[in-house]
Amino acid sequence: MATIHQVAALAEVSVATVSRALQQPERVSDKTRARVLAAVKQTGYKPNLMAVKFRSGKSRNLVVLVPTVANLFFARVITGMQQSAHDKGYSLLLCNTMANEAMEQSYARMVHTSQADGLIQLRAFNPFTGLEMAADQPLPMVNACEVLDRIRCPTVLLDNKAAAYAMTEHLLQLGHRRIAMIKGPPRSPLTRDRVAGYKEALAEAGVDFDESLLSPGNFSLASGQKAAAGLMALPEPPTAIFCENDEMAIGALQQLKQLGLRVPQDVSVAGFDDIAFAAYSDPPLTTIAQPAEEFGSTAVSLLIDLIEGRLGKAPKVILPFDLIERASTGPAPGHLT
Amino acid sequence: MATIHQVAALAEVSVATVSRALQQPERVSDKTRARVLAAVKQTGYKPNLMAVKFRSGKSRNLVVLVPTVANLFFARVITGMQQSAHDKGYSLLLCNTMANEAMEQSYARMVHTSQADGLIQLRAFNPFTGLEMAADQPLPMVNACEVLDRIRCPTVLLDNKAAAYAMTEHLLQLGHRRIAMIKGPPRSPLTRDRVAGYKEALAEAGVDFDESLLSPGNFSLASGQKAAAGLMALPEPPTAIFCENDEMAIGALQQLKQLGLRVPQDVSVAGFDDIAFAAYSDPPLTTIAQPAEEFGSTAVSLLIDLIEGRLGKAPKVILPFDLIERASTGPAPGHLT
DNA sequence: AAGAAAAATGTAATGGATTACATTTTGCAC
DNA sequence: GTGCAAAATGTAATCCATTACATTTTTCTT
Repeated sequence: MATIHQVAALAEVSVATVSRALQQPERVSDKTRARVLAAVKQTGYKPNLMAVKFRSGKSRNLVVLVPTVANLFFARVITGMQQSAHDKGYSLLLCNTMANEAMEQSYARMVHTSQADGLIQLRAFNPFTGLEMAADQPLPMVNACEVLDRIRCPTVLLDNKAAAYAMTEHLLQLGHRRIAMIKGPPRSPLTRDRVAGYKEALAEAGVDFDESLLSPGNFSLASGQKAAAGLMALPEPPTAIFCENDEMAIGALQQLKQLGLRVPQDVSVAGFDDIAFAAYSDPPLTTIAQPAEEFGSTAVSLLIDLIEGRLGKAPKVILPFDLIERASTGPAPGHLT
Repeated sequence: MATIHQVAALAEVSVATVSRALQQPERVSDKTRARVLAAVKQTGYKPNLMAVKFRSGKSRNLVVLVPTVANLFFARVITGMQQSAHDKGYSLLLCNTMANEAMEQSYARMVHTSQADGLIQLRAFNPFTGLEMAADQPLPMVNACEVLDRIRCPTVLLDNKAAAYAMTEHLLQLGHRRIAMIKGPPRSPLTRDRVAGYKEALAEAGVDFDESLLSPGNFSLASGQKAAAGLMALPEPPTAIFCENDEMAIGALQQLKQLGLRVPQDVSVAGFDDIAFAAYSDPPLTTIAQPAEEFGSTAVSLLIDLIEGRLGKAPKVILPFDLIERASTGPAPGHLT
């Protein structure tokens, strides 16, 4: 690999001149610039960006911690991140963490070792815990999608409570009174907020909350299927199932079909996220659309602003949701609309 | 950020001793090592890996070019890559290329500028084209999944022809004679190989090839739906549709349902990839399972071997497939098994 | 206890680009 | 043509860790 010294030697100028000819062309005479460019071409010189980054102390790399890439919602978030990062001259170091804290911490260390300038975490866990830090410094981190209140850093999130409230209300208006919820992991803030919205809507409609209608899941197809089986085996089964993501809703759909139940005539099903498959399930899924790509691009923008010192107090960005009505929700059995 | 000099000063030793105390502890006396470690702890010293990488000339970063992360097959491939790379001390720089050549070339440049040691391309395009290179040097690149014959580099692929042959044979054995194929992009080697396998199976069974049964798609749900509509509108519609991926198959399923056709009684549908949703469609999809994670981990292993000089001639790894029979394929109408 | 070998530690070069500061060249006014 | 300001270019320090080579200290042998 050619270095700047070889270019300088060939062009018969100093390395400083070569550097200037490339970085600030106007600071160099036309004649010299031409000589330098010719030498660059002849040697095939490409600046060693590792050296540049090392010297500048800026890596222009961002670590991204994703619980699972194999989740279409996150896949869209990553797409948004990539776009935004590329536009701003940053690269993404991706880590598929499988929600493994050790793995997350291992990647967070890249920030301390100057391999990355900042980190985006899509899960409610502070990957810097344990890595003793200058406690006064703000963490070079953005928390998006699933947000941990405790971390003091910029966040990007949906008003999950309001979204769950909206969906529950939609089901209530269709006459449903026994509305089940297939939740995410119990300790997730996502679950907490959505359950809160669900409860609030029930309360306002004067419907008693029934703990047995809350079934745990883990966002996978299989967990949705299993949870649906459990719910329909209740002495008084629900007439509607609100799932915390579309995968679980699609799992539930299959279970209902196996039980010989029709959706939405016998049971309504709703999802969350509006992944591409939601429109192609049978029946197509009523769901909450999230601006996934925007989550990604916003998180990246915030992080870069933070890193480059353009951010004051840690902002909290709330993105809008949209209730998409499709065919999987309908009037409760026996309910006249 | 503390540097090795501050640690050295605090421990009252030279920087060389600090470096050795950390890298080769046995080369330093117990007493000194203890002093150094105490100083490291007190200062919170973390080596600047950017400096290490710069000096060593190895970035330990790998660029990964993915057409779309929002494709569950690729998501699984990435998962495999991440695992393998992390195990070997490498990091992944992810680029969601949207099959945009300029974007691919822009990321390929990271290899030339020493920001990455190598690159994995999941598409049939050489991202180094145009970036004039030392022509004698082997490209530090691995081509996986969709492989371009022209590139002389290690490859990881499925025997797509054999897989398509197997699926076509499966359909033929069920008595189907008019078997349609929803293809990928026309110029893709994937498409070429799978069509070849399809044709070969037909030929061996003595079934005439009918060009009109080949419908183009782009691997999306929508394209599968559209293609299915076109196929069923033929004067002599197919009794089976073999789709080049599961997304298109699921799109086709929806279209058939809208047309009032039953699967598999009226039309059989088969997919390719065995994504998680394949088992949850209605009916569950017969498909070709690919070891997606293994594609990723193998590609990473090969690339690292290549980079570290442990590879002789560019190997060509062929991974096995598996035909998964589910409920979406059945006997052709009127056929007695 | 002297001397040699081994162990421990230190000094300084190295990697490649940028840039503060120093020096030379050019351009222009009078 | 002299003198001065501006432009162009050069010299060398810098970023941080590693490591070849040099030097000092310790250990062991006889």
